[in-house]
Formats: sequence, structure tokens, C-alpha cells
Amino acid sequence: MKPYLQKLKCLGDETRIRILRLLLISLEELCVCEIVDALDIPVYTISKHLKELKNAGLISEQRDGKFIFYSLINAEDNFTESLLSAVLNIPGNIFSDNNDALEKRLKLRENGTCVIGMKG
Amino acid sequence: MKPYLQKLKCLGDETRIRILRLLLISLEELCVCEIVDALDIPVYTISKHLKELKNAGLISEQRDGKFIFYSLINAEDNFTESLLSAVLNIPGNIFSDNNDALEKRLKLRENGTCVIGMKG
DNA sequence: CACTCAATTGCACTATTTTGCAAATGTGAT
DNA sequence: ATCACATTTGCAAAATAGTGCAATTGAGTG
Repeated sequence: MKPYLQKLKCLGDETRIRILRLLLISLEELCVCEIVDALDIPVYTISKHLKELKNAGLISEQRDGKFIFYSLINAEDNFTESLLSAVLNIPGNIFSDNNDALEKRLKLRENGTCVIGMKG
Repeated sequence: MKPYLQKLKCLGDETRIRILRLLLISLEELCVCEIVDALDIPVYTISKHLKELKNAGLISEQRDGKFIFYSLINAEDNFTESLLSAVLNIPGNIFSDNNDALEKRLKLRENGTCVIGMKG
């Protein structure tokens, strides 16, 4: 039960849902500072939520130099797949501000990767 | 965001997941006392969780004399549908004790409805 | 109306979770 | 080694959620 409950609990927080949505929509790995700018939430808060999502097995982490990128795991089981599909089925307008901010932020990438820090 | 988050939060509690599983598997309305016996959890705890599930719009309530029956809503939107399908995708063995107890309890029905109280 | 029983509720208590800040870590550059 | 900067972490405070019991409601019955 524990792993299932852990994933479910993870989805019970607005910030984590917003993070998952960004990753679901953008379909690529995102740098912590890009997520911070897209959601306009303090780094340490984002960082802690990312940790929980990772512990729950919903996202994975790759470091590239100074930057740390997170990406969705690809759901290997029906349970996780249904969960992610639920997140994706939340109407998009709720997230339009976040998406706009992310889009703007992603334009600042160079060679397809993050090169600037926070407060961009 | 609120209604979506409310449903998601609802799924972050083990007791509520067990209640939903019973309703999903049995595919019929269940009396509070039947749920109590199936899960072996105090009535007042069950009652409070049922209330939350109802407030979240996941189940509905019908009184019939002394007894109150709860049943799953039929998901009208993709979001809710995905959520319920996630619950259904949790491996069944975790719930086998509950299912066995429920089955035993349902045998005590008369004319297809609950006629006895708690601690059956 | 009084009694019984199913179910809910109010309140206090105890987790569990979230947040905020300051300090620490890790990495690249000078 | 020092500095700058992205990110994480530890710890205390604040907010939220869950539990247990006693009291209450609501419905049926004598």
C-alpha cells in the first residue's frame, strides 16, 4: 500500500500538481530555476516538493553542471499512468499563467539548455 | 483548482482509498455498517471519511429508513474517471481481507438490502 | 412519548505536512 | 583556494488533517 499511497499523497498538494503539469506539458526536462520562475514560488519550497515527487517515484533528477534538471518518469504501470492522466485532465486554463511564464523562460535557453539562474 | 485539489486530497488517505475500493469492486451501494464491518474501523472514523468523500463529489448518499447507503458517483468528467481508474489499478491483494469481510457481510442482507447493524 | 439503534458531529488531542529562513552543499570559474 | 551561484537541508513555527470519545440527530417501533 505504501508506494501507492505515497504517490496519491503527492498529488494532494497544489504546488506539486503545478510542477507535474509543467513537466507533462513541456514534455522535456526542466531546470529547477525554470520551474521556480514559471510558478513564482520560492526555490526552497520548490526544492522540497521536487524531493517528494522524486521519492514518490514520479519524477527523476539529472544534474548537468551547476544546474539540476527534473523530468517525468515514464509510467511503467497502469496505476501511475492513470494518475498522470488525471493531472493532465485538469482543465488547462488554471495553469495558463504558469505556462506563459515557462514559455517565456524557455526562450532564454541556449542550445536547448538552461544557462541563466533565478529571477530571470 | 479547488474542486480538483479536493478530490486529489481525498485520495491521499488510506481509509478513504479502502472505502472507494469497496464501492468500486462491489458496484452497488453499501450501508455504513457494512463498510465498517468490511474495514474493521470505528463507525465515527468511517463516517467522517464518507463525509469528505461526499463533499469532494466522489460518492453520494441515500438514506433508507435507519440505514444510510453510499455509492460511487458515475464520473462525468475525464479527470474523475482517471482518478477512479487509478484506484482500481492498485493491486487487489492489498484489499483481499476487506473484500472477504465485505462478501461475508453482504450475505447477511435480506432482499438485497442491509437489515442488521454493526459488529455483525 | 419513550426506547432502540444507525449514523453524524463537536471538541480536544495528536499526528503529519508545509513553510520560511539561515546555513550548508556542490559545481564551475578566476 | 576563493568566489559566485544553483540547489538542498535542518530546524522551528504555522497550518492541516486524523483520531477518539461523548453527546446528538434521525428514523423506526412499542
